[in-house]
Amino acid sequence: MARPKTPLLSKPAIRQVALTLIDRDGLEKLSMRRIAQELDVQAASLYSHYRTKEELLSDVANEVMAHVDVSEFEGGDWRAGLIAWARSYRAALAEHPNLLPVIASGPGRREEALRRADAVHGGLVGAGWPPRFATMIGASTKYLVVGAATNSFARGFDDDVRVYQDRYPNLSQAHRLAEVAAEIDEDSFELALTAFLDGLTPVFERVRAEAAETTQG
Amino acid sequence: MARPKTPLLSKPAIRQVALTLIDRDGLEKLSMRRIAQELDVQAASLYSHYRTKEELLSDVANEVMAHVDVSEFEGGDWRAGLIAWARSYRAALAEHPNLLPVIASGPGRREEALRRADAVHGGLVGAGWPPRFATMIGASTKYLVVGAATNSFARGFDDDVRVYQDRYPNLSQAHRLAEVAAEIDEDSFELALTAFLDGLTPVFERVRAEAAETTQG
DNA sequence: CCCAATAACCTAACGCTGTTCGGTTCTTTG
DNA sequence: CAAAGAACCGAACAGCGTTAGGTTATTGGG
Repeated sequence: MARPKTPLLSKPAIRQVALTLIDRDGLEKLSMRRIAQELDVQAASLYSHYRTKEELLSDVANEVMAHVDVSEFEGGDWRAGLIAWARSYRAALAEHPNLLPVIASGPGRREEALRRADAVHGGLVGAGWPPRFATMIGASTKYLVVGAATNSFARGFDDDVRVYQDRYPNLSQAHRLAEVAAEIDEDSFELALTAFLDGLTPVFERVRAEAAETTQG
Repeated sequence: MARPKTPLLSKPAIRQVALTLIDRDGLEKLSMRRIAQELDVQAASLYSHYRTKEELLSDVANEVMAHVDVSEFEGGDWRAGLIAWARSYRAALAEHPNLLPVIASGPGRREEALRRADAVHGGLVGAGWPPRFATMIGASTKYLVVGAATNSFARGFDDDVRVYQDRYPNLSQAHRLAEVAAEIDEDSFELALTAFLDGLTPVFERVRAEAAETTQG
């Protein structure tokens, strides 16, 4: 076969198959040849649409990250903004856990990632945080989300059985382990996020007071 | 050559070369053939000592993690224990940033990882936290450390230039960017850790009060 | 309207990877 | 002193990402 009458491939189609295979079989099993096979095509043909595998994965990651919500900052409530951002961020990672290494290893399409970072930063500054605190708080929140996702989704559940023993000392049915683990991960994340934000509140008042003092003095 | 009079290889020697190459050239460039070459040996010979590359990497990761300090919990001060643990954990990751994906993707040798997890958990319980809170706090702290390491070390510095602009608006020398980024990462991590622990303090008091009430009522 | 350029597929191959096989020689054990 | 096993070797396997060069269908310009 040479050039077909109607194209067999397209960037979105390739992305979709790639993501499906990643979700189903894991990132390690993904290869250009397997993607091609799924599309009834030869591996080399994919390179008419994506220059490298890395570029493809980066695009896939970016597509997943598009669901992250930074709109809540618009209300001026930095706490609500951070919570909505962190939860939607975590949810996006949870939906495609096998993709996590790709997402964690750098922003895919620079533009949109930076646009989101700007929204977070701008929201925090708009709510009254000094710019350098906005930077640190944005980074810190990301730490929590990515760290939580890494520990929760990136490895098998049956690893840390003993860690769950204290909470469910009589847990014997192995088939319930996954949901228990998920519940603990969820609770841990929420505890961490809440404690972090609670710890931030007095800092906010202090820096605001300092800023006011500097302005009038 | 067949079997040499004195062995050319040993597990520690292989580990050491592997770690050196990872530090120098990155995880992606590491191959069994390259390790072998560095040891003046054929790749197949490595398999007399390590059954798979994965097993080798797991061992290397475990060796690095051995420097993490959980001894500070012994004093009964959960805050001091967590801080020492988190900082030494982060320092271990910072010393071998290229190894991070290996460490993040699951405990290497199960035994020692679990021993450390137990020390943290036991320290928290010993200081007065209910077991299920100990589990969540241990997990949360790990989130922070791993998340911070992932964002800080796992990618190039020149990525997020714009994020640093607010802090150093006149920063023009590109060669200073690395140290500036490192400083911001450090500060963000410390802010996150402090805020998290501060937010935890009232929780501790509340939980303790509830426990006392339950005991006497 | 046709011709050139380009796009989208193909087959074949390159150099790399982790790993296995079977062979050889040295050391250790009984 | 023989048998067992350990530690190396060379060669090979299947699979990987990617490239080169070929073929055909579509498209844009004179």
